[in-house]
Amino acid sequence: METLNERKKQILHAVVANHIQTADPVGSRTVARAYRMGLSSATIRNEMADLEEMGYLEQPHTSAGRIPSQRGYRYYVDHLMARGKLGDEEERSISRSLSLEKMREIEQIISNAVRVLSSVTNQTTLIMGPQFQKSTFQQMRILPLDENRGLVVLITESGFIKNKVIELNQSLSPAELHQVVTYLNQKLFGLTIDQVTTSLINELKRDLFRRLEILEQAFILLEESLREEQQARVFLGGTTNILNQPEFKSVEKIHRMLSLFEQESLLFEILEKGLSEDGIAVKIGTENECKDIHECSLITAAYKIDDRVIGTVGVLGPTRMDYRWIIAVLHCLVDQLNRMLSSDL
Amino acid sequence: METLNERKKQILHAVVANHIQTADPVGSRTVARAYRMGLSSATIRNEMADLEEMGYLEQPHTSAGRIPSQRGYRYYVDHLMARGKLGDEEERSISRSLSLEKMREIEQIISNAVRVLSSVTNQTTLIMGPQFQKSTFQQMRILPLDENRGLVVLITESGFIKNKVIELNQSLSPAELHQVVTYLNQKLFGLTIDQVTTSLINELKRDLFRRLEILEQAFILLEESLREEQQARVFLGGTTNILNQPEFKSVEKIHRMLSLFEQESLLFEILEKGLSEDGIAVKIGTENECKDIHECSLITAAYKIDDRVIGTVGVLGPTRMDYRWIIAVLHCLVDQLNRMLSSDL
DNA sequence: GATTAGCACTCTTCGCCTGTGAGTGCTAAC
DNA sequence: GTTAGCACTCACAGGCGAAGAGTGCTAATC
Repeated sequence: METLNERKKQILHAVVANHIQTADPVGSRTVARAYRMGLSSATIRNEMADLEEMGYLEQPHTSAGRIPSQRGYRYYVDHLMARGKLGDEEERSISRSLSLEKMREIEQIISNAVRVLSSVTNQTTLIMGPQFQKSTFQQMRILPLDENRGLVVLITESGFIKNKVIELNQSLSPAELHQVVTYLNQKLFGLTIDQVTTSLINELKRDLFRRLEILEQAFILLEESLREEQQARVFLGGTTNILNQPEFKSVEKIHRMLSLFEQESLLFEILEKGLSEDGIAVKIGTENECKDIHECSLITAAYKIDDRVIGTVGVLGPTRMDYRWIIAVLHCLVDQLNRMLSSDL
Repeated sequence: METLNERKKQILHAVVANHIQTADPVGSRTVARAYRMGLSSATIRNEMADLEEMGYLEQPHTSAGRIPSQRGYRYYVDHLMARGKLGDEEERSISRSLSLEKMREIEQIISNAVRVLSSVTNQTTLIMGPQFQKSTFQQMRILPLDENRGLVVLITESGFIKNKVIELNQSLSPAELHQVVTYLNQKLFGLTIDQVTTSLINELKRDLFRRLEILEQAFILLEESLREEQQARVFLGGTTNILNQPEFKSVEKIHRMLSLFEQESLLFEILEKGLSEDGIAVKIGTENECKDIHECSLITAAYKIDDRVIGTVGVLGPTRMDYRWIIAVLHCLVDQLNRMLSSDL
């Protein structure tokens, strides 16, 4: 990628900024006027022709202005964009909407966050719910409900609670049950759920068989509790916001997007990419692997509980989106989220 | 409402049936052809003019065919429509998709049902999740987690389980805690959650204060557990299906509908109406109280656990919808649902 | 050599018009 | 009571032209 001279940078910046605001192709005249840099439109025109040749801009049709290409946006995000700053009111509004929910369950915090984020950004937002798998086992309990049913409760350090009603083998006495549970708690404590693999379970099983020989059921339940919810829920907000974007005015496009939104597993895959990277990631257009969002950009940020990344929050919009602003909002939100989740328990 | 003679009934029926299929206004010629009853189009034309005057049909514009009015649909549903019957394959496909999920949690059954229903009917479907409030209290447990936190578990007869982490007053000894819980279980057993009102709680509180005087916390948690989730979740499926309906081809209409879908509380209100009536209810156009769906019809059916109505399932579509068919599908689905929910636990 | 003014050219968008086809309402005949 | 026939209405699609925005190119200017 050849480097751009200062003037080209300025012009590219101007085109991107203007197009983000207006959604229209921006002409040389507009650039010359609005960002007066002592040049005539003709000069700008020449520069813009250069930029187009280099692949940073493109023309919808011959006699229209230019719009940034995907590459143009990428350059903007990487080199041109200043770091955005949130207004005080906005920051306060975010933290207010979240902290109202202070004492609630983790799921409620998340689903609230997704709502706040979508209403602030006016985009579609998605949050990958906390990854049960990533958090560490704390304890497991079995509550007998009646003669042949019991409630398994699985608790992780970060406060997740999973429960499940299971059939209890009636040949299992309460004392035996208690013994098994105690043993399991000892063995599993401190492992992440990911680490509780089937092979580990089998190992434990062998181990226990030597002492108690009627535990098949108890293990089945453990395996089941773990297998279940392999994949976290995805929370989705502001789906209708894309309808406000002029780039989605056609019914088929809307249809394609909304169909995507109905497929939780796809959304999960999309967000999962952001799990690995700490900090904020920007995927523009075809940089996204999922081809349904090749006309969109996705900005994701990871959030944590106690320095352990457990989920991602993302904003999805047209490639023409206000990267600067949205990144700032995401920063703010994730900060708050991290604080809340860590302090809350 | 004056009664229609046989011929008018036939014609109205023909118009409704044809329009449901094609979505186009249907002309006299079409009726004469397709439903040959030995009459010419001119005669049909006269009859249709009559029907229009009586308010059963209407004309989009002067030189178009007729479409059924809301009143026309109502008459069709009440008097003309034969009872639909599902094909074997369809019935089997529904029961297959549901029974795969046999052993899962109740929420999963429901969310699966909503998916099946929307894919079979090609409409938007919504299910009011099981009403926690309507089911009867079975037992309550408190699991101490560590020094100052505990897990409250609330179990109802129909198998709902709610849990919540609470702060435990450290001045409460395990023995005392156990005593309180036992007492509460005794008192609350067999009541529906609805019946556990604040006043009842206060009464119990007074009662207990005489014996143990440090229970404030324990009660707060009980109240909280109950207050929470005042309103059941609404499960939504096939939201994109309305995009296939020609009556929703304009972006604003889509927008309005989708915005509605994002407001769970509104959906809840809409569905709640169907809770009272056993069996299947059809609301056409403005018969719906919610004005956002004045252009739609809603067919709802109640589902039960052990003969107690606990939720509603609904199909929402344009007023031009295949009432006959959808009612048949709903019948089938609700039957299955009832069976599953009752046998499952 | 870089910049600018000027101008012809291109392409979209919008409104207008017109022809076409479907379907009606009415009248008169059966 | 029913039907045939005909004039009339209206939505819809395609074609046309004017307006407007913006470009590319060339020649003049700094």
